Amino acid sequence: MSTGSEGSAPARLRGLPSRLLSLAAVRSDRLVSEGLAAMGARPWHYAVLAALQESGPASQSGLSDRTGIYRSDLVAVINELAAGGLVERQPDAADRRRNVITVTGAGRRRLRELDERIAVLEDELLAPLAPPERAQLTGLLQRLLDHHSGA
Amino acid sequence: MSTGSEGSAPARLRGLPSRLLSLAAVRSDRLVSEGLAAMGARPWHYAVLAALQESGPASQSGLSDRTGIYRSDLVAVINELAAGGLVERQPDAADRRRNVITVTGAGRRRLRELDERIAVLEDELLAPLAPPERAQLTGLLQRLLDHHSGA
DNA sequence: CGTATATCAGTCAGACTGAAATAG
DNA sequence: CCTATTTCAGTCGGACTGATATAC
Repeated sequence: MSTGSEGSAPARLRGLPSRLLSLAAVRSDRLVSEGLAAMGARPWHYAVLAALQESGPASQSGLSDRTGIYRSDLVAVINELAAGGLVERQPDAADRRRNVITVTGAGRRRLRELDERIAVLEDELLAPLAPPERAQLTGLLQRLLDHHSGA
Repeated sequence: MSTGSEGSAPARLRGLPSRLLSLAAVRSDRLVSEGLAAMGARPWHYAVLAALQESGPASQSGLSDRTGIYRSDLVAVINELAAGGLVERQPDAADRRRNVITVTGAGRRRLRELDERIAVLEDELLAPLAPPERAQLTGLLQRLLDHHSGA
């Protein structure tokens, strides 16, 4: 773990939005990843548990759609969660190509813990910004995303 | 190239600043990388040429400091730029452990082209935002970075 | 001597591709 | 026969580590 603040970047790079975005995301990703790793979890775990909690049991391809995790990578994520007893993987009786993933009681408890941890981490991330500024930032980012994701 | 907009993420994830930041950065990085790749360049090329142009000839470790490129990865970047005749690598007479990297005339010309291309790409990135909003965004990102990089 | 520089080899996590096996 | 789902194997670029040769 080093990743040190460059010792004074070229002027051309200093204010570049794409660069600021990239650097901020690296910091942010690391903060969250490490914060969750300290509890033995990964960001994808949170995403999957949240999706299951909110929309109920789902196939892996359904989870892939809702979380953004690649179908192929989801296999390992579900394996990890299942190994911890947080979800269960059962063949779907109605369509035997599918697995139905369900969250367990332990998974729901875990999700609540992760909720709390995430809240703390997000607060730490946004620490230097006042509440209205935080809303501004997320609003602006959301608009960027909407623009670059839409049709 | 696929990376598709998730089809409705869980509510818990939807507004998460860390997630918005991460997703926006992915879009942004891709936009810039692909925009430069279309000219046969990579983001690191721009960073190195800019550093050389603005601060003059430098050792590789100096460049590493100013650009944030790892010492070990910089070797390949310089190789690429040298192969294109954009920079020259010469042993430093004063300290023979060092290489002095200098930008060539072609390198300066290339930098100007990249400057223009970058400007277009940044504009494309920020397209949905009005000028004052763009300033707001970069200001907020800068403050996040300052907070998480500083002491 | 200890330290800095450039280079190389290699790890590691993440995004992504392609092809299989199975089943609709 | 064509398509969808899961899984596996593997690629690819980026960040990062560790060791080495060389020179201060």
